[in-house]
Amino acid sequence: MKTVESLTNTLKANGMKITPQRLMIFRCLEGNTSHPSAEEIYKKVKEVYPTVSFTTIYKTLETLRDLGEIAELTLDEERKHYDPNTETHHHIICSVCKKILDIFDDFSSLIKVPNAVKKDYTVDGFQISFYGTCKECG
Amino acid sequence: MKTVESLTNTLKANGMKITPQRLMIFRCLEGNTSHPSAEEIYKKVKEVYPTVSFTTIYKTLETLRDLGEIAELTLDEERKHYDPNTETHHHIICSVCKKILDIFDDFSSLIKVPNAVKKDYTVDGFQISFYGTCKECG
DNA sequence: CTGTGTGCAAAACGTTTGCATGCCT
DNA sequence: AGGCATGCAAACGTTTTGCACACAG
Repeated sequence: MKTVESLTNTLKANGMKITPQRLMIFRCLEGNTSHPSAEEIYKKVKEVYPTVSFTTIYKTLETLRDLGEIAELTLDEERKHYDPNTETHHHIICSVCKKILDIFDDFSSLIKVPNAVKKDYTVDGFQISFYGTCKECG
Repeated sequence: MKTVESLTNTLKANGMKITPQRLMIFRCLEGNTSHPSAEEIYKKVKEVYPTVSFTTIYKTLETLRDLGEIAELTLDEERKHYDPNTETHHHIICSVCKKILDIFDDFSSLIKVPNAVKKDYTVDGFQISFYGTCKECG
């Protein structure tokens, strides 16, 4: 799990600085399974640092993503979502409210990469997107 | 397979009109397995109808998507891609050049929807996104 | 002190919309 | 003739960038 401490250490180890804004972003991410968007993180940080800018949020998320500390999810075509859990796992997104739920079942032994694909691509992994509607929306 | 003819018939059956621009879009889509973006279709149509607008491309793609004639793919976070094959299938996208390859293997018997998911969502299906790098980029 | 981070404003990007005109049926 | 389609320009929401200033190390 990505903790405030581990994120801090990783940034320091890469010659980057720890600012109050960044610490607050780390706190928003720690143990967060709600797959927040940049705006959701912005709002949270803004509660404590009212002058924080989107620039800072986006730059920090980009930094964390480039360091492999968070995953950038493309399940919602409207906006990107961020996930501090970078272990392989799967998701289901509600087609109405866009709520994303984690699925930790391991399907790796069941899914064989077809040979036709191996011929043209080097496959690093796969991700299953289930789709449907959550009980609140359905 | 979605042919120019079947697309034409579907639109007519829904009280919609067949214009030269639309016919050209249909021709771009027929048998197309390259998962074109709106811009790629725009460029193709523009070769023949230089005054065509993005509005027309987007509106027509939206119409076809709403009629279930094409699928809108979200695999590339930069832009949407369109697929005239609306049968269930899977994809691999090259993380460098974004080239998308179809995978027609049927994994449906292997993938069971976890009960924890069934509790909160009505699941309509799933889609596997393989990721990696194509031989040209790797 | 040095250089990385911040925040404002503006730009960029893909996409959507309002509206007057065009043209398919 | 009627109504859907077109195309221009402008708006949109998200994300990125240029730049001057601030501050962590």
